[in-house]
Amino acid sequence: MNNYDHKKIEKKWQGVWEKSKIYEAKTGGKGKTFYGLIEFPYPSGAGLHVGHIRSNTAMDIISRKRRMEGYNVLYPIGWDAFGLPTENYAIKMGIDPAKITKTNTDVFRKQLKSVGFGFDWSREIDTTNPAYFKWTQWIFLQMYKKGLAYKHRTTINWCPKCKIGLANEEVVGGVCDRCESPVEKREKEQWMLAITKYADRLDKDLDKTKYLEKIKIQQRNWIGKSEGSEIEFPIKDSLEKIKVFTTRADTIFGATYVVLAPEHDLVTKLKPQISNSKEVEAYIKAVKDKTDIDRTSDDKEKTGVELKGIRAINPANGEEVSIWIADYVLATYGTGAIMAVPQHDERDRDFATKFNLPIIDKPLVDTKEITDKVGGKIVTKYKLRDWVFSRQRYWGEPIPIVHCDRCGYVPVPEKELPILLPKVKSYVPTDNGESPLAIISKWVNTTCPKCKGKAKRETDTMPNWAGSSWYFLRYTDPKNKKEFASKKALKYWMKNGVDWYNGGMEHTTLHLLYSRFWHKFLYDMKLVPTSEPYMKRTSHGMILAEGGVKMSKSIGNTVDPKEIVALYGADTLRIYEMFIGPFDQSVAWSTESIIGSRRFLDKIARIQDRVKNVKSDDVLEKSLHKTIKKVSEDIESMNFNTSVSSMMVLVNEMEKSQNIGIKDFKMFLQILAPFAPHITEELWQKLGEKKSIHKSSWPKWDKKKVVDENITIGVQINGKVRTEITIPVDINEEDIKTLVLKDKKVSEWIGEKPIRRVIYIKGRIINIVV
RNA sequence: GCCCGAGUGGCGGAAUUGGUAUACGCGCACGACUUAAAAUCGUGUCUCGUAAGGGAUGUGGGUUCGACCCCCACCUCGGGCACCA
Repeated sequence: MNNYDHKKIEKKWQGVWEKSKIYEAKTGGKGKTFYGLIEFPYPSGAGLHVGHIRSNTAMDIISRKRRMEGYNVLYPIGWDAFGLPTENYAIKMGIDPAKITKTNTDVFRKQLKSVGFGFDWSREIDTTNPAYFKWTQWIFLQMYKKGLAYKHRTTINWCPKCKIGLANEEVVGGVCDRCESPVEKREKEQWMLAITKYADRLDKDLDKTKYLEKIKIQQRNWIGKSEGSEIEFPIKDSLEKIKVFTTRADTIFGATYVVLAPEHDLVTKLKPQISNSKEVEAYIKAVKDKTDIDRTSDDKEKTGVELKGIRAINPANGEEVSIWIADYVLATYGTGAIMAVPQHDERDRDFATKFNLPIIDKPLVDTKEITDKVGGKIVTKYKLRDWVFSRQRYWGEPIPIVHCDRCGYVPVPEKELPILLPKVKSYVPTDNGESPLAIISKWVNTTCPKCKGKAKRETDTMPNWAGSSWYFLRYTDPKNKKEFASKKALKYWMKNGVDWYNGGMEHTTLHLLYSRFWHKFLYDMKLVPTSEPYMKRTSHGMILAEGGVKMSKSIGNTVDPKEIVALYGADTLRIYEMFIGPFDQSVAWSTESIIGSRRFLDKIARIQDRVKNVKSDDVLEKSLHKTIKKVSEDIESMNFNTSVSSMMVLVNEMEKSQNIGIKDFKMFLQILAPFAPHITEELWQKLGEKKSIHKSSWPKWDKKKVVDENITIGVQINGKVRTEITIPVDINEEDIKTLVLKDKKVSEWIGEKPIRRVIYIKGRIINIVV
């Protein structure tokens, strides 16, 4: 079935490339640089997924093209290895997560190498390696020192069945991701990172980047910037005031009541004046106990209680309005209080209707003027909230903080980093929702770095987003022991940040935002050269199983890349995954169709035998230059599917050609090389080349050869194509008109009818209106 | 509900962004080579029609000499957010 021995060829060249280190990036030099980045994989036990290959091949193609264009290219790889599946597997099997990680990364490395990616393996990093996470901890300490890391009592998600605290990303639709029991709330002290302090810059600086528009939009929606007014509603017979936030100050004359979030501070303060405080307290407690499922349940019927005995005053007209608490007002957004305008707001209207509150229609006023008049001010608010940074888990970076009864929280001195994970017998979290580290008293008990008294280590660990928030910096200088990366290396590779970063849309609001935040912090510390980490960000679509459903182990519809590589070869797999469909869209896998990509490569290997030291047929030469142009442009816009198809067209043409010149065939091999690195290298060197094709120069298309002298265009009568005509490309409008009107078919169609108009679009179409 | 995408043959998809709709690939059918099979090559393959010709890009309307592409209304699917005032 196969014409060339892919097993032999691919193994051979992978060995040669590794020995000659052609993909290793040297820091320094005068030439231009290119830093291409893919999201480093999580080395799961399932092994490499065909989706990894799709995104890795795309950036591999871009990196290889850049190298051939004369750039010094950095295309690194590593492992985002802290994470829950590893920990859960460790719990189940009682194996050290570090051992599992080692096994898994070994498998991943081998698999990635078998596909022939041009990664610089000498820069491989692993977030679970102490030499790496030392710097993750170090960056955390710098944030702590600048007041960006703080401890805060907040509610966490608690799974009553697994008896563990869950991370937000482990809660899917209000239930535990592992056992599907409804998640409850528990209060706990948590480490937080003040990402909201950067909200404005995270929004604004998107303008500096070349991210795909949809990525910018999604980030902006998540940050949720909105301008509005803060206005105070005085409480009657009290010195207290209720500060509300509204984007519709212009509707203030329609405000007929005020609502506080149940958790609002004022509720406690005003307690002595509230006549129904028992009812109020019962409501607050009920809200607190509500699970996420209850709060977001389908009917979303509004609930709330009036604070009887107190009234607020609408500052716009001096009228008294009632005060309520209701859980449809969120404590964490705005001021935690709103003025309700049932006439203009659907939620307020629902509430007002249910509790018989007045709904009045008043004329609108100017927002700015009224805000001024009532003594309010225009403010900007964000939906973004601070980042809950602690996890009650074993398999993460220990947070380098010590708690001392006398000194409070004390950062671990930098020279004591890294704080290593102790060996434990069980990785199961404890009953009270604390990390398994909490029961290792030998590790927990320590001395306070400040007063040398007794102290305890922080037992929470960092989320898996920590290590990935700065890994791209480490690649520039992965073995540095003194700094997370030298300024020289950072400046050399990241003059504009990472030049091109491709990844999944699912990381747009978490990883992408988190790493931008860390980077901005490091920029403020003058430790990195740019305020934005990534210049360009693009995204790939998912590969679905046959039939368009998700690939999953439990359904048993996964595809193992290993088998495809064994059967058809890595080059075929790469070509197939690029040809499968538009890169940014989800596509369904089809094992049946792979053969087409293999046939394409077989054809090329066969054509090689017919290549001679002659001048190619003119038509073929033209097609070649058109294809060089098309492929060169398509790679830049990530239209890999059409570049493959245009090369297929060219190869089909070669088959029919009499003369295929060696020079032209080599140029074709060069543009195919990034897609199919093994077979092109084999054929290239068979043609007498001694240097690797991947170190050769990207071919240039000849401008004269991409235009035809004669072209065939359609001839329309009244907008319908009736025939076609072949004309010289530079024919003038008058000549083509007379030529067309002389045409037999055309005159038949026109008959006696008078010609009203003739429209000629150069090189495209001619339309005769009768 | 809001914000992004997408809807084209039996299937994956292409269309120079307003100019010959269905490139390329899979599949299927027939033929060549072969004792035979595989591989390979050739021909055909949106639809109705013997043909001339007509009809088709989710649906209905509009703009235009001309619409898969632009505008309006709607339907379906995928992704994100979701009581954010």
